Amino acid sequence: MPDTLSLRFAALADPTRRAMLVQLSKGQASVSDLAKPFLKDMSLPAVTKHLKVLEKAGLVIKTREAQWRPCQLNGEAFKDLADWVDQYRTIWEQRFDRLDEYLKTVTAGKQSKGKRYARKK
Amino acid sequence: MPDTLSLRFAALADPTRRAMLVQLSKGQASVSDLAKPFLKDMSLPAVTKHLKVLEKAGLVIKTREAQWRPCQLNGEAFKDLADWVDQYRTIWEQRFDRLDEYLKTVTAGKQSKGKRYARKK
DNA sequence: CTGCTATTTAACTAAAAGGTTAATTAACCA
DNA sequence: TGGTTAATTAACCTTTTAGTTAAATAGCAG
Repeated sequence: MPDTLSLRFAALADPTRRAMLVQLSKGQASVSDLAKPFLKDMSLPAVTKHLKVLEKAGLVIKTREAQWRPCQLNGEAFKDLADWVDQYRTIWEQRFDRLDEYLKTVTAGKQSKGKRYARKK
Repeated sequence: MPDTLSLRFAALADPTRRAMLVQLSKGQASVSDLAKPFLKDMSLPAVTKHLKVLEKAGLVIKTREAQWRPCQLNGEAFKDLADWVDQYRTIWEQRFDRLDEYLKTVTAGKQSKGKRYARKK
């Protein structure tokens, strides 16, 4: 069984499922509410399956209300994702540092590229 | 061909690939550098394939340096991911609002649950 | 109980993902 | 030129994913 993060990213790697999340971000919805926009493109069981993927990934919480299954987003999961991506914050912020560095290099005149991969030992 | 966001999330949905990103977050690395920690578990072609997935997703940029292929993270891609997740910021922040609301409800005494799913017409 | 609405499960299929080994390309070095 | 290192491509296999249709379950409403 894959780890939670893998389940979560895999769940997000599908446009249909991401569209469902958008709809849920506007508020609770039942399975058939969620299915409505997709029934031109796919069957209801297909929607059920997508929802199960989202549920197993912990992105969506499905409850019971008579014969309906109201679904809602799980805030915790999105927080976790945000935290994961944030690990790479320095990476995208460094773009500007590198640009600074490059500009300095250009201003300071040409310098040799140098071999960055010398044979080890 | 899937959209960029789908490619990106799919690329992240694998622990091996995420581990490669961690290594790259510490700086540029060649394919064999990247492969080293995984060669107990899988072959070099498998690593090449993983890398290609990361590259097609735009998460990694592969350049040429003699017979080496130095790889580095693409800051832009991570920035895009952060922006996407940020769309859901209100969702995870609302957790606390809902808790507030719940506490108010409890303090104010019982109230009927009500039917949330009335039949539509 | 009967029937209607909501949703899921079962059984199946086609395509994509992730791995393998063997062969190939690319670039340097003596 | 021939050898060595770095990396990729080809051909193949197995498992997973995403969809299908048909049948089953669940809960309410007469």
